[in-house]
Amino acid sequence: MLHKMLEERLQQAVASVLPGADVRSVLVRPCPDAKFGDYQSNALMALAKERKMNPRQLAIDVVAKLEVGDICEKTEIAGAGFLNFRIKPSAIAGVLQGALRGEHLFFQKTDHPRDIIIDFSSPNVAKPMHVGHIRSTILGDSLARVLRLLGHRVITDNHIGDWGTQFGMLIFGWKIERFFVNDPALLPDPIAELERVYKMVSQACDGKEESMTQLRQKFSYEPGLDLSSIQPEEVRSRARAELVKLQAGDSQNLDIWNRLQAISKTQFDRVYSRLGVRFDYVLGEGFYNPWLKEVVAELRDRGIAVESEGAIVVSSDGSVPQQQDPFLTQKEGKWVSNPALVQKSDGGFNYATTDLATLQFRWRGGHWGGEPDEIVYVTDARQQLHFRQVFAAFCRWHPEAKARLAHVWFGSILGEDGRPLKTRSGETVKLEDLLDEAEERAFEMVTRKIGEKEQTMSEEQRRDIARIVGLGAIKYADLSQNRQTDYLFSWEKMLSMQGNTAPYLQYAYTRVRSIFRKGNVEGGLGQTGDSLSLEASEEIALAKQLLNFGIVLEAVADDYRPNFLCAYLYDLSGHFARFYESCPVLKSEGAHRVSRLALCDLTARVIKQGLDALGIDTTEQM
RNA sequence: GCGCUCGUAGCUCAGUUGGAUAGAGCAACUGCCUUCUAAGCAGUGGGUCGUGGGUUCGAUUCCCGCCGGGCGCACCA
Repeated sequence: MLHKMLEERLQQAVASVLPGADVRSVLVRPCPDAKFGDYQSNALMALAKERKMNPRQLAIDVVAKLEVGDICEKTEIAGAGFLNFRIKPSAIAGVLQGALRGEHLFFQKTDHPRDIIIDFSSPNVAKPMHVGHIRSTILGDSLARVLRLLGHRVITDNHIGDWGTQFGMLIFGWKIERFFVNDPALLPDPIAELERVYKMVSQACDGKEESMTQLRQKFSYEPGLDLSSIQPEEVRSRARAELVKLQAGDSQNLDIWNRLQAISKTQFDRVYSRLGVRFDYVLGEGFYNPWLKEVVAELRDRGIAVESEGAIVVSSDGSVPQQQDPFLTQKEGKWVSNPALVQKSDGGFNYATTDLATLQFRWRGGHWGGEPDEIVYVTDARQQLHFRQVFAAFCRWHPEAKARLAHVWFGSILGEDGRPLKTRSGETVKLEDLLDEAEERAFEMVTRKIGEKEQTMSEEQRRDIARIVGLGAIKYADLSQNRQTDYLFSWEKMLSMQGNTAPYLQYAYTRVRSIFRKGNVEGGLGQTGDSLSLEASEEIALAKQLLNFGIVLEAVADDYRPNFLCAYLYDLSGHFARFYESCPVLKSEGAHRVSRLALCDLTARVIKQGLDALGIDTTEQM
């Protein structure tokens, strides 16, 4: 908040010293080390460099024009031309009082709200959600929350995998299993049953003997189909035939397809409800099916897509340097085409086609009637080339599109062995099992800690805390790391009370709340009108940290990196812990007590708001 | 082969337009509970930021070469 004012005034001062300079690059940032001051700007050095000026002289000239006496002490010029600002305690108290009056919580809503579509999670129908979906889901949800908090209009859209070749196999499997609506075989765990059937058919397609044997004992659902002697090749063609029928609108296959959707929706709803994730739209790949033919036709008409080896492909138009061209690759020293397929040689479409149709739908305002300012895709790193190709093809197709297209990618989740996370038996880890285990481990920990403190708490209460702590731990472990690095999954680390973890932050929150409970002083703080007295270094450091909440939220929004917010909240909690050690709250009196209660209140509010922006709950007691 | 990406303390990771003496947690060691939750705090030790060049007043950050890991590269999504 204060840094914005400093920044504006500094920009004015620079503009008057260097008319015509682009002052947007003149930024004010928190100091890396408190000994230099509270905020700094190193932009003058860059400006001086561009103009071959003496940076210190420029700094002296700018400071002479700078009027910030109401906010900070004398501006210092250090080193090669750093400007260091030290905020006056009175200015800090002023901002804190604004927050106590409910005018703000150390951030401002944006002056330029953007319409932003965020595409994330994207699980597959008829399959269990697994650990591979967690990063996209959690990251996307958090980004949506942060952007909304800053006043942007966000549409979340879950682009589920409800279409494609696997449905041919699923429908074939459904038929030979003679499933019907509310089939008992599907009741206890329908997703697991569908997964079994899918595996059986897909492995039979690959010629696996065991699966072939199983399959040969199933029901031949139509004349001319003799399962007892069926060969892998026929399984493949049968599955393909079922897919073609589905795509042609066959009513029985559509019926089965709808049934698969319904079964999956139950699972998705269950998982998202546990995670506290909400979507404005769930428009699966199938939704875009009616447009695919037209997409390819248009691309061909405009010469963007051409036939190659029986397929329809988009390849390079030579508009960018070869090295940067997503449609080129080098083989044996020569640049060769590396096209994106939009139609297979058998006439089927693939995911580039669907993504282009989806992009067009979103760009044309299918969700709310207007062109969005930004469309964000949250997927894993492996899809980088795909999205570069899709974005490039789209820009050629609709050059007039202004929406910013962003691929927010993230690394893999690895097990403790450094290999992609798997269960002991080598299976992918199911998301629901992961959440169960998090809650179970958190429950054991809560129970143990409560026991150590010789306190009592009902099981229901402990379960409730464990749910909040366990899910928070999983989410926070993911969000607190730079999304682009692969991340090593460790129960021990994420549930640890030490370090940058959810339980540490949640615990810090309960310590604040406990003061208010003990002191019975809830509410009414904002109305006292008393001036705040910030004297102890721990009080001042905590207050200054509160001031920077907004800077961090904006950084998260600009770079799509929730880990900045995690680092900030960890720092804040550390400042609070130090304050808590050395500044008794309830035992202090007068202005000290008022000020300290105010710091506690604001700290709690920022932690709660910050965790909420990460999709993490807090609890009053731990 | 080409492309993307990573390489920072023993381990797991941060590192905000290039900026000041590269940070945190774990692990090791030392203190602090008649005091608002010690699930905490304070402190000590630990680094050729893979490597070699270049640009710069200044490089973990930008550029180039090399070494090592991960991933991707035509009909799966």
